[in-house]
Amino acid sequence: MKLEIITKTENQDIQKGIIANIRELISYKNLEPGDKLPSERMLSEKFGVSRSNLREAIQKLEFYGILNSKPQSGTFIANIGAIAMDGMLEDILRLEEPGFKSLVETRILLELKTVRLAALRRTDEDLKVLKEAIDAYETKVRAGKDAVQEDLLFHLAIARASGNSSMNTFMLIITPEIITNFEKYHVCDSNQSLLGIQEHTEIYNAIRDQNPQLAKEKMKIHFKTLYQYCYHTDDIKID
Amino acid sequence: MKLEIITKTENQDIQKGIIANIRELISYKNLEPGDKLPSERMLSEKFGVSRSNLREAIQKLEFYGILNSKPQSGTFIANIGAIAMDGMLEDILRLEEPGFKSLVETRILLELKTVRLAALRRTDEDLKVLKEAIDAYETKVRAGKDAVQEDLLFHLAIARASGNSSMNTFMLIITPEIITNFEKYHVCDSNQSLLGIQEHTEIYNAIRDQNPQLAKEKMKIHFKTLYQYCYHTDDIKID
DNA sequence: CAAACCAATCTGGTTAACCAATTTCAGAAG
DNA sequence: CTTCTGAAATTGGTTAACCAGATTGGTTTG
Repeated sequence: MKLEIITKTENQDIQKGIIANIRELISYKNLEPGDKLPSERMLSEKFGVSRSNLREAIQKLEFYGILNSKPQSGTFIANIGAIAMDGMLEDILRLEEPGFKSLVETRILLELKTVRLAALRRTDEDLKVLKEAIDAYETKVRAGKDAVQEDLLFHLAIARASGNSSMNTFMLIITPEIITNFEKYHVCDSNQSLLGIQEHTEIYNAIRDQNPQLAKEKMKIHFKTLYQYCYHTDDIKID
Repeated sequence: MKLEIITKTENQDIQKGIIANIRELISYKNLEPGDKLPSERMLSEKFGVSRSNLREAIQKLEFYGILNSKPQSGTFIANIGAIAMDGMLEDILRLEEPGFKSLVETRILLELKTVRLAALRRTDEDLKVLKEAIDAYETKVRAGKDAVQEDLLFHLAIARASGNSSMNTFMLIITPEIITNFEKYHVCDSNQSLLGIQEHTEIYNAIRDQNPQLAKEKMKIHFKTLYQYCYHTDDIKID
């Protein structure tokens, strides 16, 4: 267990090292957008790492849109300019794993928007899925069972109905961590869950009636009680 | 060029196919959190795909927190419950590439929050970086040069100062696409850029003075002019 | 009978060999 | 001298072999 964690962070460290090396290389050689990076074999030898490690790092930078590799041709620098790229690389290198507080903060931010967009854009199909999610949640709660998952599914369904792929993706990214932390800290007891039924229904109704302002209001309320339970305080500003 | 694109989307398609297969397997075998998936070799044979393709798919699901693979042991189902997992898998399978509109929408959402948090939490170090970014932007614009990159760097610096890793990451993810699209559609002309100097400075001052409300207001103004130029309309609601 | 042990086996991860498409450039053709 | 050609070298991607650690099941031992 301990060992596994060590090797994983170790692995991340060498990946960051590789990215730092690539950054240096680009800066040193004054590589510009469209220029080709040296081949993977050459770089892996130069940096003293395995080709697969190097490939992973390149793929990460590809994910962030900084590099761009073409089969049988080479890895190229994306068309975003040297200055922006250097800034991004610095950020990527300094980024750390988000804590629970960051996650919740981001989740609230996203959901106050997705619920608004969902009210504006929801299709009848979206509405059907939302209803199913809400029913599954209610059934589970009334049976006295834990319904964290069903809760999250309802919220994910809202994200889907928002019609914004980016926000949907971001919600998906933070959801598992949220679930894990909620279960770890036993955030939702049964009273809270029962209250949740009503709140969910009100949110659903607002989306159904295509009333974005009301939907946002109801979501605020939903999060406020959650916050109160979670932190035993209500001094956290939501806006 | 054409071929490359085809193979890339093709590659994504088989990855989605694999994920769909995994989903079916989990459902069919009623696998629960903590259960072990069959070995990679077995699955690759069963699905009729190469092991490397399968590994990529697994890594993607690991990114979304659904799976969890331990070296020399196996790939395990994360602790998020069957129902939530199935819903997430469905979302992952249906997700499409975000369009420009989604990106801008999400960017505005994120930035109206990061600028507020930055005003609340910025350190002196953050302030220094922000000042440098703003100066670089001004220098470039006054020289009559394109300054899209410097613009974005200022905004990324705000995200960093917000102290929220999630939002910082998300900004990094959408930034390259934004840059590409801005340059493609020639969003920023020189008049716009000159106006941007003042707007940036006002945002900076609000952050420096730790006035979150004002910072948000100034950011709104910044985006409004951007929107007007971008879409030749001002009927888009920002809130 | 239960606990300790050990070797055979299975695991994800890593490395090296291979592939097909691309690029390059010497040299032939005009 | 320029242009075309085609074979060799180079490229990222893919496959197969290999590795070290974990698991497992039977055997031994107290």
